[in-house]
Amino acid sequence: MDTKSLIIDIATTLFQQKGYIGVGLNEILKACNMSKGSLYHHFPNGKEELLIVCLQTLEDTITKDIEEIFERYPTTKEASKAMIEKLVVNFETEGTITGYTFSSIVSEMASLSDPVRNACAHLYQKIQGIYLDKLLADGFSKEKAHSIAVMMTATIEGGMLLCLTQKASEPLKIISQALPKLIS
Amino acid sequence: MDTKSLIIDIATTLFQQKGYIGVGLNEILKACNMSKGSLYHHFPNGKEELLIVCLQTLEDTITKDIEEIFERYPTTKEASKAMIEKLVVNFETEGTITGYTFSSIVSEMASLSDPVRNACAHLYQKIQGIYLDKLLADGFSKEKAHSIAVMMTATIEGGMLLCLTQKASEPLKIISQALPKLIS
DNA sequence: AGTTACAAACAGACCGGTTGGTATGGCGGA
DNA sequence: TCCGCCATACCAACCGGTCTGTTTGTAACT
Repeated sequence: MDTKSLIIDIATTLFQQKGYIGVGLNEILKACNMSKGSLYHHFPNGKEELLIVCLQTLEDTITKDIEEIFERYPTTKEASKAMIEKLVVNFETEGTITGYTFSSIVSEMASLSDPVRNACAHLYQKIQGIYLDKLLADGFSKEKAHSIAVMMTATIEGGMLLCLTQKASEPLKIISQALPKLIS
Repeated sequence: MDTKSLIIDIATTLFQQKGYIGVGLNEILKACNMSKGSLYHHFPNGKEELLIVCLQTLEDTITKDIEEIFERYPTTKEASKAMIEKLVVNFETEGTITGYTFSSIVSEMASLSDPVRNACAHLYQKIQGIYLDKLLADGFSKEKAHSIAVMMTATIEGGMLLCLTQKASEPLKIISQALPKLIS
C-alpha cells in the first residue's frame, strides 16, 4: 500500500474512534510511523483536508459493504436484519463499531465546519439511498419508502450510539428484532 | 444565580454544542466572565469534574422536562409526538438542539473516560425509563415495553443527529409521524 | 551508458498559539 | 485574624502548521 492510502486508512479509524478534535496529527503520524513532511506533502491543506478525504473513502467502503448485503437478500427486512447482525458481531468482537458509524465526527463538526458537515450529510444520504431503492423494489410507495428509509437510518445510528454508551450490544439486538415492524 | 450554577449552566450549553474536547476552559471562563481561580475553586478536579456535574444537572433538566410532557398526555403515542414536536420547534428557532442531545459528548468520550461514559449511560437510561413506565401504563407487556423504549431512544437520538447533519428538521418530522407505528 | 537536471517524497526542527492545570496574592465579611 | 471566594500570573505540554533540508526516482541530453 502506498503512503497516502496508509495515512487515510489509519486516520479514518482513529477519527472514527476518537473524533476529529480528539485525534492529533502527531498521533496519526506516530501510528503511521511517518513524519509531518510526508503528511503535508499528500495533504497540503492539513488536517481538515485529510478528514474530508477520509470521509469520502469511508463512504465508498460503507456503501459498498451495505450494497453487497442488500443485493444478497431479497427484501429490505431480511437485508437490514443481516446488516445489523453484522454490526453486532463487529461490536462484540472488536469492542467498538469501527465500521459504519462516524457520529462523533458529525456531532463535533456539524456546527464548526460546513465542508465536513456536508461530507457527513452526503454519506448519510448515500446510505439512506440504498435503503430507499430496496424499499421501492419491495413495492412501497415513494413517500412511504422515504419515510421508512429515514427511520432506518436514524434508528440504526442511534442504536450504535446506545451500544457504545452502554458497552453492550443489547440495543442493536433489540433494534434488529423490532425493525421489521417499522418496514410495513 | 451563584457563581457555581452559572458556570454549570454555561458550560453545559457549550459542551452540548461543541463537545467536550471542542470547548476549552478559557472559552468557558470567557463566556462566564470569570477567572480560572474561581473555576478551580468550585471544581478542584478540573474540566472532567465540571463535565460530569454538567451531565448530572442536564439529566435533571431533561428528565423533568420529558416527565412533564409525559404526564400531560394520556398515552405514549401522544406524549412522544408532542415531545418530538417540541424538539422540532427548538431546532427551527435556535438552529441547534440544545435541549436533549449530548451525542457529541457520548461519542467523543465513550472510549476515553469511563466515568463520563457512565454518566451518559445513566442519562439515557433515565430517559428510556420514562418511556418504559408510560408504555407499561399503556398496557404493554414488560418485554414489549422495553423493546419499544429502546427503539424510541435510539430513533430520536439518531433523528437529532440527522437533523444537525442536514441542517433540516425533516428527519425529526418524519420520525414524529412514523413513531406511532413503532408503538404497537 | 553516463551524466545532468529536476521534481516528487519524505524527514525533522521549529513556530506561535492554546491547552488544562497550579501557585500566589488580595479582598471582603465573620 | 482567619477563611471563603476569586483574580492574576505563570507553567509545561501539546496543538496544527510551516520551514528548510535530504533522499530518491526518473526523464532528458550527450
